Amino acid sequence: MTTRTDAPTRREQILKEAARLFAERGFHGVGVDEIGAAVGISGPGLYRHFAGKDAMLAELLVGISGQLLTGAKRRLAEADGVPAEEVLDSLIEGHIDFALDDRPLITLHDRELDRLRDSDRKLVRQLQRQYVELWVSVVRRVYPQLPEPAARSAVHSVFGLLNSTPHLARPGSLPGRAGTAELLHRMARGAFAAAAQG
Amino acid sequence: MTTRTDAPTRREQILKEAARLFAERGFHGVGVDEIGAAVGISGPGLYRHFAGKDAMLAELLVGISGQLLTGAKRRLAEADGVPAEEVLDSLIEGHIDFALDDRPLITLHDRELDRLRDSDRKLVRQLQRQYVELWVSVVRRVYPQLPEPAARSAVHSVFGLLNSTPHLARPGSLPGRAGTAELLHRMARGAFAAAAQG
DNA sequence: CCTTCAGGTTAACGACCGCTAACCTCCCTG
DNA sequence: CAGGGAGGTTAGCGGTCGTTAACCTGAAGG
Repeated sequence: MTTRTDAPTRREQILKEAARLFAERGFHGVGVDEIGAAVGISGPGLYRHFAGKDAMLAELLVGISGQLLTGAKRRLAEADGVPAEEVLDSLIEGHIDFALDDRPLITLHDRELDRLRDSDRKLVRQLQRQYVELWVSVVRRVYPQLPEPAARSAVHSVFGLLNSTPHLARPGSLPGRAGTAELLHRMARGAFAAAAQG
Repeated sequence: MTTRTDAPTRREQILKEAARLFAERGFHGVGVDEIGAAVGISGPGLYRHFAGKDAMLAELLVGISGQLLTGAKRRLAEADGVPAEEVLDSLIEGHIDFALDDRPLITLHDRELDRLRDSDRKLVRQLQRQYVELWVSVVRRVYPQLPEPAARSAVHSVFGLLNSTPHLARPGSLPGRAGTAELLHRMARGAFAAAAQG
């Protein structure tokens, strides 16, 4: 875990605010002037950092997909010899951390994909597919009796479950972050177990 | 169950196509000319049927929320004396039917709410809240040991799971509609059961 | 047969929005 | 201390979009 201590660059500021605004009001619902205002500069100043509004969305979505996939691959690589159940737990934990810490990104992730240029969209979809297949392979090691199509559907559904965090009560939710994470984790495992009990 | 046999009115045609287009490309991503073209008339002709583009979205979202809530209330009313487990199964089944049969509406449901006028948004949120609370009450009858905040979170998460259908493989998905419905149902029950096992 | 009206049409307006052009101002560096 | 690039600014262009205006037409009704 490499923790950043230096101040965020202007580019990163912009990306963060753009993600928040896109998640709140949709890609087409946000103007470049608003994004600029959110970081203290005005509209066209953004073009010193990005080729255009589309480029910001592309970088966000590619970044999300890549980050998820990279994290999952790392978890899988670190888990040499550990039981499949624990690997699945690790994947779930990683996804929950991401969903809880970067809610706007999670929202964007399955909402604005169609606004991308063809090449970017293909890239993002490829990364997403790899991520899904990685989960599928682990799920099938835990539940060998689960047929592959069902396993894939189950993985998508569990993503839906874990990605529901933006709908959960905002900060100050009664269970608190740790409690929410644990609840989601239990539910995900329960959902997979039930899926396998055909 | 009242089944429609007469032809859909022009208004209904428009709403259906608008829902599809909004779900595909987002509210701001669709022009009125496209909606008109989808029903064989051109742009401004829509204004004979709706006050504006906003009105179409409002009618769609209010309709969805109302339909979900009405269906759930009916199921609850019909279930006098039956065990709580079966009532929960009935709620799950109803939600799955809706998610599988009206994917565009499910997509809109939690994606474009913020584009509504204040009054409409309040109405939709109120209907949604009633729907959630209805589920929470049933879930707590099945799992009395589950604290209310956790039950509410669990319900939201299960909605996320059930509403994942748009991400599932398009028509011709291997399990088929019946199999998908059954898989989702099992997973939802498994998720609730796991949530209660604190 | 005349009227009315529901349900279309096209033209056009005004607002907004993404983006570019042109310009300015520090700050770093040789 | 010259100068140049990084990172801003404002003005404005061109296109798109929601909406309105004005007009047309076919069918129903007295």
